[in-house]
This record gives sequence, C-alpha cells and structure tokens, in this order.
Amino acid sequence: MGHKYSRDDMVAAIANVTLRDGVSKLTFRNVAEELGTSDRMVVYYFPAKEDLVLAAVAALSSRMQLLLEEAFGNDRRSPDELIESAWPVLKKKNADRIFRVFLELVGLSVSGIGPYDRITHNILDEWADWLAERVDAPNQPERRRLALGVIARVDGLLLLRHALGPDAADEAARAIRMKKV
Amino acid sequence: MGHKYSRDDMVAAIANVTLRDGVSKLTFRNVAEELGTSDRMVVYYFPAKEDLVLAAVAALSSRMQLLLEEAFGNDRRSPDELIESAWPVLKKKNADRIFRVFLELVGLSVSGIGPYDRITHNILDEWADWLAERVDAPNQPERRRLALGVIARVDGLLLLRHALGPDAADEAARAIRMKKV
DNA sequence: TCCTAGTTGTAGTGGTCGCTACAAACACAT
DNA sequence: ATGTGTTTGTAGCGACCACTACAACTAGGA
Repeated sequence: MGHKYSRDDMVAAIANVTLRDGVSKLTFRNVAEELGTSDRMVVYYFPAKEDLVLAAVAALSSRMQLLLEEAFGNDRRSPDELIESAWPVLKKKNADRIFRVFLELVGLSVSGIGPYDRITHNILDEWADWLAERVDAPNQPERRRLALGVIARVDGLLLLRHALGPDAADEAARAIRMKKV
Repeated sequence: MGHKYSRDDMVAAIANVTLRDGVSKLTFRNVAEELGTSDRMVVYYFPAKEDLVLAAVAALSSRMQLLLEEAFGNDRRSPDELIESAWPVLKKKNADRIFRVFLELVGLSVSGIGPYDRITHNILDEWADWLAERVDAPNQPERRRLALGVIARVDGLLLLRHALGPDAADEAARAIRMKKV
C-alpha cells in the first residue's frame, strides 16, 4: 500500500464539501474533517486556498459537462434547441447544486476577494468554448457569439431559479422561448 | 440642532460603503468608519446585520429603478423593447455597480448564510412586480411571465458582463436579440 | 541501513466578524 | 431637577479564517 491519502481522495472530499455546504464552507478544516484527518494534511497537498477552489471547480465543472453531453446529441444544434434540451437536465438536483456553486463563485468574484475573479472568468470562458463546439453556425466567431447567448439565457434562468424559485424560472423559460411547456 | 446623526446619514454611508467596497465589506466597523464614529453608534440604529443589508438594498434598488424609469418611457413596451432600451443604461457605471451588489447578494443567498436568501428573494420579487407594470400584455399573469423573461435575460447578460467582461456581454446581447448593434 | 515522502501531534499567529457590557458624558424637554 | 434619548470611551467575547512552526513517527525504496 502506497499512501494513505491519494490526491483523488482529497479532490473527492473537496467536491463533497463544496456541493454539500457551498463554497463558503470550503475550508481546510472542513475538508480535513471530511477526510477524518487534520487540516495540515490538506495544506500539505493543497498549499493555498486557491488550490482547493481550483480542484473543486475542475471536478464539478467536468461533472456538469458530462450531464450536458448526455442531453445534447453528437450533432450541432441551434441555440434554441440547446436551451430546450439543456433545461430539463439543469433542473435536476445534481446540476442544480453544481450551478449553485457557480453562482457563489460569481458572487465572490465580483466582491473582489482573492483569486475568485480569475477562477470564475476562466471557468466561464471554458464553458463558452465547450458550448461553441456544440452550436450550429457557419463560422467560429458566430458559434462563440451564439454560445455566449445561450450561456446568458441559461444562467439568467438558473439565477432566477435559485433566487425566486423553480416555478418563476419555468415561467421565465416559457417567456423566453415562447413555446408551450 | 437635534441629533448628530440622522438615519438618512447612516443609510447614505451604508450605501456608499456597499457600492464602493461590496456587500462583503458592509460591516458595522466599516460603516462607522465612513461616518467617522465607532461601530456602537451604527449598532445603535441598526441593531442587526440584517438591518444594514436591508437599508443598502432598499437604497440601491430605488436608485436603479430611477435610472431605468428614465430609459423606459411612460407607455408599456414589449419585452424586446424593454431589453433594448435598458441595456445601454445597465452598461453605465452607476447601474453596473449596483448590479454588482445584487450579484453578491445572490451569491450569499445561495450559500445559505443568514438572512440573505430572504432578502434576495424579496428584492427580485419586487423587481418582477415593478417590471410587470411596464410590459405590454393583455393580462396580468402574462405581464408577470414576460417580466420574468426580461429579468432572466438581463440578469444573464449582466452576469456574463461581470464574469467575462463587457465585450462578451455585448456579443451575447447581439446573439439574444439577433439584431445589429 | 539510510533517506525521503508522507503523516500526525500540539500549538499558535494575526486577522475579521457580529455583537455585547458597562459606564460616563451630553443635549434637551418636562 | 429629573428623566430620556443620543453619543462616546474602553473593552471584550467567542467563533471562524488561512496559514505557519516544529518535532516526531512511520513506511517503503535505494
């Protein structure tokens, strides 16, 4: 047997804490508690708070992409189709909790504390790239533009969902796509 | 001369601190410093942290409504027209900073700390009511639905603006309304 | 056997936060 | 003069945070 704790174990613990309790509870102490050890062990592998956040973001972001890849097919789609197929997935608890973390990150980002602004910028940039590969448009700038439009609408809906409740978000979704639910 | 500090003085200081430094810096100590006194004086008028936040939210929210009332005329408009006329205003520094505060509130709200979730819910609910009075639709439920759609799109755009930058937000705005800028 | 990476113990630094305690001064109205 | 509401001084509580210091013990590889 090699080491008692692998980096993957720790990343799992970090993701658990973040999903369960939110970014504001993502602390060395709490991760250590989740692992059943002391915070020094966590600091040993993740020397700065930023490393914790990066690990959480990477883990949760890729989970979210897995969920969405199931919903989207393999062929490129129009922005409206993307929203239409993404929305039911995003309403599920898994995805909802992940987005909650993202909303928290945005809040920390705009409050200008530490490294959160860069982290948030990067993750959103990555999502734009990722989504641009799935949107149907003749050229790359147009694909990115449409991807940004999709992100804006979806994020707006999810913000509404978290702040005003699921029903209000569904109403807004109907208003945006002007079709029956 | 009556009192050295009026409640309005304090609300002004609260709004200043919040706009300049963000909700995360809205503390008894910082408001007291802004006023040139000690935190006990602030606590005297605002016994709980929640009172500070409520004062800030009310002040900034009404400022935002003033800005938007200028942009909207007196007659009801379609959702697209509302977004079209609101967007240039929301890009100005005044409005942008106010919305930054709102994004911070959403972040605190979803992290489940204290009274922020209720506060955020209420302010968004008020905005939905306020906007429903300005949207053109035959009946009230439809007005509210369309208002929610406007809020979702605008908030999504502003989230993008804060997290990814003004250019990305403008691209997204173009993608959403599909007209030339 | 020695070396090294990993692990644990114990403890602490300096900081922020919301909020409290208690007493003394001050202005003003009754 | 007595009371009432406001202001200030000084001080602290207990909780949490990121991060550090230093020593010791352990297991596996060379």
